[in-house]
Amino acid sequence: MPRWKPDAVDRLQAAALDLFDEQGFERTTVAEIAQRAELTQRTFFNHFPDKREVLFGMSSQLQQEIVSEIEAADHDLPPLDAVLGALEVVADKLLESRRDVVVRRYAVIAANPELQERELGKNAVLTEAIAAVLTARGCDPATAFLAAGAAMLAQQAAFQRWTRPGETRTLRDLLPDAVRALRTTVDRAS
Amino acid sequence: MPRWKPDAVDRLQAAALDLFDEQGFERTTVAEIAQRAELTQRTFFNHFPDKREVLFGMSSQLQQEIVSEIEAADHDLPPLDAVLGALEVVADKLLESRRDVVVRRYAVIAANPELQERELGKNAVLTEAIAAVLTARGCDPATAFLAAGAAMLAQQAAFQRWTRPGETRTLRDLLPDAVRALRTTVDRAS
DNA sequence: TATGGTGATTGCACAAGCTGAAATCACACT
DNA sequence: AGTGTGATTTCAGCTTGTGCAATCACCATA
Repeated sequence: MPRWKPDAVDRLQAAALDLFDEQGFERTTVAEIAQRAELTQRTFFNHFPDKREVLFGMSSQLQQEIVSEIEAADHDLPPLDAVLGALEVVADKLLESRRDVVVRRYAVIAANPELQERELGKNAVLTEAIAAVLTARGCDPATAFLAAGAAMLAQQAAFQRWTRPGETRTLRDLLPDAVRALRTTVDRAS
Repeated sequence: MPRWKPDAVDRLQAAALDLFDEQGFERTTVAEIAQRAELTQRTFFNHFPDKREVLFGMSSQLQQEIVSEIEAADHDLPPLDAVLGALEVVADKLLESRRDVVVRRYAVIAANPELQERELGKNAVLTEAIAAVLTARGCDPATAFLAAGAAMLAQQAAFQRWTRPGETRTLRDLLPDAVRALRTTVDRAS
């Protein structure tokens, strides 16, 4: 008999998502999450630096994949295309298959300002990471930041569509449409 | 003799900015801020819903001005131009004159992840507000979101330049350059 | 001048988030 | 058998944030 039940982190993440979904983020205490996972509050904080972070276990992996994908891309591609290609691959590889969990998680985040701020923070870090890779590829920093930001903006627009109930297209297919719409909007100005 | 010294909010904001600047956000307690402003911790929380918010007194006014400016803009302007025009006016009216304070505040925010998240949250709320005004002007919601996001992206790029030491141009003048760079980046993709 | 309402401030008690330090003890390795 | 590792736990404590009741100068009105 093992000393402890395995997969403590997974149990905490699952318990947290369930509880946030059932009763909301604010009405759920860390002690409650730990209890449902058959652990203590202190153990929760051994695995996650704060209460919000339990919902963002995926984002580090996501960022790694995207960065790798950009690094592997053809060096002649314009920066925005390199980023968009990476986002498409990752959408297929990591998001599309787990659509229900992703949507459920997104609903929880959308219901709470604190979680939205954390999500924005993760997106900002990802944007900076993307810009850094582009800069390493020879892009000048200002252009790299704009390309990364534009790609993330299109991604956000596509994601919003993708999470709408009744939407049947894949995230990967929605992204190019969002990019076209962005280009149209930007070109129509000035 | 008045019962209390006047301008409690101003004193709290000033004390907070000074302390955050001197010793960092995390190392500063709310009790400390209140003490320097000759008030109590409880009074701090009467004026600000949380510790971070003391740095963001300006953002509500900023948002109001931008929204008003867009509402007042010519209805025939493309959405992005309407937003950019508003950002330029507000840059001149509210930011350029207080450049030193703005830069100091920005340095404090840049030094702390919690504050960055709050800043991102404020920007997101502003983006949504802009998109809402554009939608009210007849724009479809998806386009409104992209126009608002693109304008904020350019604004961010221009702001980063503006806060660089040695930069002499005004924020208003830097914005069109950022927009041109964004357009170039977006157009270069396929 | 008297009177009573207003409202910013305060003290107190308490929930919840988060942390450092020390103790526990199955498991693996020797 | 003996020892070290490391995930977990307990505990004590600090900080953030909130609800509630009390204070008391100021002000409008009689």
